Amino acid sequence: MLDDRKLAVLRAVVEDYVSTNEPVGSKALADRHNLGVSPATIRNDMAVLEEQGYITQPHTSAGRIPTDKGYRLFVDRLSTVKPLSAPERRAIETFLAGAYDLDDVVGRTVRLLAQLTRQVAVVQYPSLTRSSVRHVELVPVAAQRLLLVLITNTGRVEQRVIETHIDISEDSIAHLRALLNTCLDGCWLGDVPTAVAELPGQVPVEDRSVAAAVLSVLLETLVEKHDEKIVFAGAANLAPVDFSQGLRQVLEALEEQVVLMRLLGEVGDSSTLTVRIGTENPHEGLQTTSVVAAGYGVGDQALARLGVLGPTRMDYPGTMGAVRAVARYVGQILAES
Amino acid sequence: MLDDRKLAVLRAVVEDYVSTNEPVGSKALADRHNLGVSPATIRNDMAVLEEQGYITQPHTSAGRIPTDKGYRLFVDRLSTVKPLSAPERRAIETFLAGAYDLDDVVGRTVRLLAQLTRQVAVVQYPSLTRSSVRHVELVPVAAQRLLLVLITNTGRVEQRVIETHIDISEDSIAHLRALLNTCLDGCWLGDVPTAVAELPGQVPVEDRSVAAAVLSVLLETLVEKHDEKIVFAGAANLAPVDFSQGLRQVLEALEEQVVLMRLLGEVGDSSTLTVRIGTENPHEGLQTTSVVAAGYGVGDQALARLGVLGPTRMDYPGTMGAVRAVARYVGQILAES
DNA sequence: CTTGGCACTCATAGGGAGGGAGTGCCAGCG
DNA sequence: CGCTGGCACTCCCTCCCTATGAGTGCCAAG
Repeated sequence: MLDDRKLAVLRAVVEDYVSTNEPVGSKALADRHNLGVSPATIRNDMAVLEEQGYITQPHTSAGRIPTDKGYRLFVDRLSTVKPLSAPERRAIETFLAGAYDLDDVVGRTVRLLAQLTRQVAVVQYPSLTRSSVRHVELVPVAAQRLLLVLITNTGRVEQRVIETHIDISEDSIAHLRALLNTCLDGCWLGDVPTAVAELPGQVPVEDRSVAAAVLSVLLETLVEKHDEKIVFAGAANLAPVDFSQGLRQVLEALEEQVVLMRLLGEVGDSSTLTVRIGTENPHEGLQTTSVVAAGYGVGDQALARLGVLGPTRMDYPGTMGAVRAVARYVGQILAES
Repeated sequence: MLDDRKLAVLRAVVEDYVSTNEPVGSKALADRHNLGVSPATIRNDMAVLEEQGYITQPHTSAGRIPTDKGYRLFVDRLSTVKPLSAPERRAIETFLAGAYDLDDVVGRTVRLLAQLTRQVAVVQYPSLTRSSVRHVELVPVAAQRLLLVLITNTGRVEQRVIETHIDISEDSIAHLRALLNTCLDGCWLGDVPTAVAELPGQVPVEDRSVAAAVLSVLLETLVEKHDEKIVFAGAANLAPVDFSQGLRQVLEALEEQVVLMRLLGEVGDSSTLTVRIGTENPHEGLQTTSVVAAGYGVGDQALARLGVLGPTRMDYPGTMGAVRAVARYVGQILAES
């Protein structure tokens, strides 16, 4: 159905169009890629490719540009992920190594990825539910106020103020703190609700109201933070691109956490690279953009996802290489900290 | 030099140009504003205004548009801050009241401001150095690791991991924690360095290396976080505007923390509204934009700044009203929490 | 199956011509 | 002395037209 030469033609069309941003004609192809055949032959092949929906022409007398289906075939079968150069890898490593807390890691990552790919980078904070408890702390901050601090194995720290409504002794707090830690240490965050179910029974009667308040805030925190935080960078890279759908829609989408979530895909998704091209994209305003995403995490455990958003006309092999590399390095950094 | 009618003409030019985005001519002015004089008279006034540099014409046979100097005069003498409507005020209040931690307050504020003004909103996190210590906590998280948590009166929580390199007993930690809190409670963050200077002397000899590590991390945190975090929202509102300098430069500027800092101005600046118009702006890429900013804080104490960035052709009275109102409400929210 | 030739299509750029908005100037009037 | 109406002038903008040229599809020959 599509012989090798036709595939080669498609690859050439994609590559040329990506690099020039102009419809590519048969003559240009024959000149720049030594396909060993004449423009006329290429024209015939292109006619077939167009008939099958892999390429299209913007106007009757223009060259061809790939369709979403064409890009899809290119990504699946005609290209290989392009590894980063050694200097690039070193740059990533040193840049990320300087980070000193989770915010900083994420912030550096997203800026790095934007700069590497010259597109918009999107990074999701490591999921709370997929982390485990490293430590829980209870701190009295005022007469009837406690601060609950929750530290996860990914370095994430959540804190919330608790109104106890009654005075509470240092000893009670210490006891409660000890209970919480023995009960929750190393506990999967998703399992916290069941783990603490037994806890109130082990608390002296006079402290039970406080314990209840603490637990309710703790559970609340887990639920609230379930909608994961996502940040992006590199919006300026969108400016030179001409989106037929309008820049505005893309910028709007970027500021919607929910949209970004869906964009990156589920954390459970294949931890390797995911590419979503044009109309494959769930969001309406982003049907002329593509997303290259990957999961990252500590070891094999995917904690969250990160990726890049750009025009469908993007350098897929290069972008995929950058995303994959950055995802790996972030995983390493998180594992170390 | 400029009589009342000429000022009225300038005001009318600014208002019409802001609302229509088209150069405004003498006839249109005479029609829409009842100035009580004929177009010919207005033409004479406009000629004077142009000579003095308050307005200019893009082409010979076009209407006039205000210059930066014209906007400046408008803002300083010809307009009054437009208060928000009651529904708007209520909306702000309820929207901000739902916030449950500092991140959330800032996040909501910036989105709110962007939506109210239909422009780009910029909010600086409450300054660390201008806050005071509410509580310091030391938590053992592993064999030779402590977590330092610093809580400020503005609800900001900073945490850092400390490598002690030697084992340390619970008692020592408790002692150190108590020392830190008595020494620093309510202490102005800027004064922390001097306040802790005496501290090592009060620590048992065997704990001094740990104490030193803790203090160095504490001071480091204060220094590092001195470059305040700034967030923005509403970039999508830039899309429909045509910046002569190019959208790209504006977007780039928005992603540079340092630029945003300078944009908002020094926290010490007048806590009331600051307006910077066009070329008054320090940053090169933003010479066709204006910034309306204000300080906000708890009580009279300005903690940080927030503001709005838009084209010089913006609705100054409305924007100023929105910025002022939001700044006040955020101050209230922070004071309560 | 490939190739060169050829007619055809159509987007794009360049060049006037006409219309119109707005101005500056001037003479007259209160 | 300031305001007003009239009038000529200046350009910008739009529309239309044409020329150009890239690229295609088709066809007949190798």
